[in-house]
Amino acid sequence: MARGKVQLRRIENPVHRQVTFCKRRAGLLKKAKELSVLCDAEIGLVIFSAHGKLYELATKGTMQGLIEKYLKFTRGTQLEAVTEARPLVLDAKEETNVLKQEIDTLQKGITYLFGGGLGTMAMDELQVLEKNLEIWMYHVRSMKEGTLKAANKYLHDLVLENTSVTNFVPFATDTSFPLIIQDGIFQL
Amino acid sequence: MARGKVQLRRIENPVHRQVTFCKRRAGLLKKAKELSVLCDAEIGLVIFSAHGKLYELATKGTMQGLIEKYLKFTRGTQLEAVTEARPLVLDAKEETNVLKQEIDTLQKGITYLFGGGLGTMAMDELQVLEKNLEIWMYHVRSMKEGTLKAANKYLHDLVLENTSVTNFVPFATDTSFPLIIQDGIFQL
DNA sequence: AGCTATTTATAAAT
DNA sequence: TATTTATAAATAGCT
Repeated sequence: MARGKVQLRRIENPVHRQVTFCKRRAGLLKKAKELSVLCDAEIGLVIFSAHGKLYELATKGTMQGLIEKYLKFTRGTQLEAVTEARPLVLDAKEETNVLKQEIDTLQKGITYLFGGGLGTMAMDELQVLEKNLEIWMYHVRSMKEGTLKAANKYLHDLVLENTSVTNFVPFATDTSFPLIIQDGIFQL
Repeated sequence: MARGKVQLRRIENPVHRQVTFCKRRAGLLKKAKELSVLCDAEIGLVIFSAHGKLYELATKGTMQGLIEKYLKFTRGTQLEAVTEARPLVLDAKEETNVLKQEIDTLQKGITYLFGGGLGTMAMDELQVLEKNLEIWMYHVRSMKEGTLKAANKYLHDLVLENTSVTNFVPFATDTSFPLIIQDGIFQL
């Protein structure tokens, strides 16, 4: 970048290496912050120096939170050796992570729907939305009327049979209630 | 860095923001790799786009491995009053606990609707749920009629006030908008 | 730690 | 979306 083209290989001179590490580390952290701010991205950056010293950056929330999000996001996609090796998270924790993700999606949906900045929804989208709301309301009213007690008991038993974490993912199942707005919907 | 000085704030134009995100993301990943090679550092970089898409880099080993290393490194270094018997994974921060509490209400409603009255949803909770649905439907219909642009702005502001995850409690308040739509619906 | 000369990165335009 | 270009930034080698 200056007074000499960089060679993409380990800098042998320890002094040079240390100096470059300091400078470029600062630059990298700065770039990460900028990207996060400019483009509204959530970024986590972890740097272990050759001697094991830790430098880190989490642009939103905490690194712990970001790690949780990452693990949740990648679970099932990657080899789950690590995940399985440990006692995993508690059910409640797992549920929380799932819900966190869902809430995230929900918020995007809301922002999309009511954020004037993103333009207007197409009429067909509104139609679908309205229909879903009607379905929801129907079921809620049904519950209020206590007309689904029998069905509920049946389902209740089903649920008890499938209470393990891996199975308890109502959002991922193909059920009859409108619960999730897919990411794609909010793509610009 | 060209033809215009950069302003350190979110790029409002969605197109510009997307383009910048792609370019800078590539640049950031490149810089991270270079730093790792030049200075023999171990680097982990996680980027979640505004739409939740994940981009990642782990310069040595896997991200999982790096996460483990990070958690080991930071354990005990941070104020973790709760050194519970949860190996490695995610301490329960207060923020998470608060979130969980609030989301539990949501989960309760969803679980009830899906699984059939595992817990019990009190009548007053159903009332709140129904009222929220009515609010949603009202606004959706308003949007269809195109008569409430002003209302949308008002709602937008409301949403902004509830943008933080911890504050968003659709089923626990009257001012939020409980909307989650299931996958398949949009595929009909 | 500062200081340039250069190399890179990249915003805007195409 | 990819390429080009004019500029802003980053930074390698010095001090």
